[in-house]
Amino acid sequence: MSAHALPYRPHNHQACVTQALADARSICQQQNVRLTPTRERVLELIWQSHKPLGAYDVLAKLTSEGHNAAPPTVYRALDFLQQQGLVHRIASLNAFTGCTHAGEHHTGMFLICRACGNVLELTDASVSTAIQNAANAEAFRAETVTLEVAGLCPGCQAEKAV
Amino acid sequence: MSAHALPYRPHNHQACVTQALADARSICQQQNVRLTPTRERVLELIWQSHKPLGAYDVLAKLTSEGHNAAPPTVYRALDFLQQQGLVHRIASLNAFTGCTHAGEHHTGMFLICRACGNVLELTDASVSTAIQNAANAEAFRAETVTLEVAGLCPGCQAEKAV
DNA sequence: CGTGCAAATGTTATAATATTGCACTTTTTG
DNA sequence: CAAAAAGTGCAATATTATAACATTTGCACG
Ligand SMILES: [Zn+2]
Ligand SMILES: [Zn+2]
Ligand SMILES: [Zn+2]
Ligand SMILES: [Zn+2]
Repeated sequence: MSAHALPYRPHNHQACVTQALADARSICQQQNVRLTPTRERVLELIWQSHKPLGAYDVLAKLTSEGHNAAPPTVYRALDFLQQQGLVHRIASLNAFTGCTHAGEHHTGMFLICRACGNVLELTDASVSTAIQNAANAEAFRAETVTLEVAGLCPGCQAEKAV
Repeated sequence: MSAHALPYRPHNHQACVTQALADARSICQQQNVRLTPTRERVLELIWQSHKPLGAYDVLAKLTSEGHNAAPPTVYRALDFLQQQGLVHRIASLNAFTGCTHAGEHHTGMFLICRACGNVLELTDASVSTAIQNAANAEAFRAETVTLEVAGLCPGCQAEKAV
């Protein structure tokens, strides 16, 4: 059901967006929450961007298409989308990105290219396990994990080599 | 040489601070960089707090003790301290905490209690390895890792149970 | 149907976090 | 000492996020 983005490969991105929106509608229906036009449009804008979008980037796009929006409009939509697991906030960028594992219970790990800005979301069991073990060893009850790795994606490594 | 804080146990914290400052002076001397009075005072303020301190918290303390400080004063000191590996920025809190492994080459993992606000910095080889492996599997060259785990520390779990 | 509640949105203002640019001072270096 | 580099003071501004309250919309219920 989920649209798993192919890492770093060119692809028909509009298909990703369409799939993500369809998934979102389905998830919201199941959860009996309302994916209102504003919320859906915000989700679409975030998905359309290949790079994480700041709240004010979203706001600017909404404004430019005639939507009478203010910061709370955007932040409320983003809060909703996060709660439904449809987008993630990247703390190290103050930006938001569409979840590529929506509907699956997961903790995301993000590979953020510092050159091109692209972000790849992963789920890796051995990482999750290691983190849980480390927390347990300190008797710490882990609830939410923020794991963001900055570096160079394959494409940008190649460019540097040239 | 480093002052490794005892996790979540009461301790003579002034000793931690003194040790951390001594370590910092030594590290800066080795690196041939200048731990100026402002920088040293900012580091001390951060260490004196048990919880991560926001830049404007630091600024307020400096101001209250007569230092003629503005935001750039603090951010510059913090940038310096981060570069020297003496403090870490906690992205999910927009706050700063003293590094308990200063001088050691390490990637920190932070256990952040959402109840009491305390932060414990860990280094865990199996976590680092798992993250590196996951990044390598995507041909991603990892450079900096942000790993912040929010949850409940042992003490606050106990309180909840009461 | 209405009527009434809860959820969602609009609107204004403001808070919190962070950076830019430029002048000035201190430290280092030759 | 003089020049260069590093650090600081200072004012303004940029960026990110929230508070507070009025208004509208969707929906359950009678
Ligand atoms: Zn996800
Ligand atoms: Zn890249
Ligand atoms: Zn550290
Ligand atoms: Zn606690």
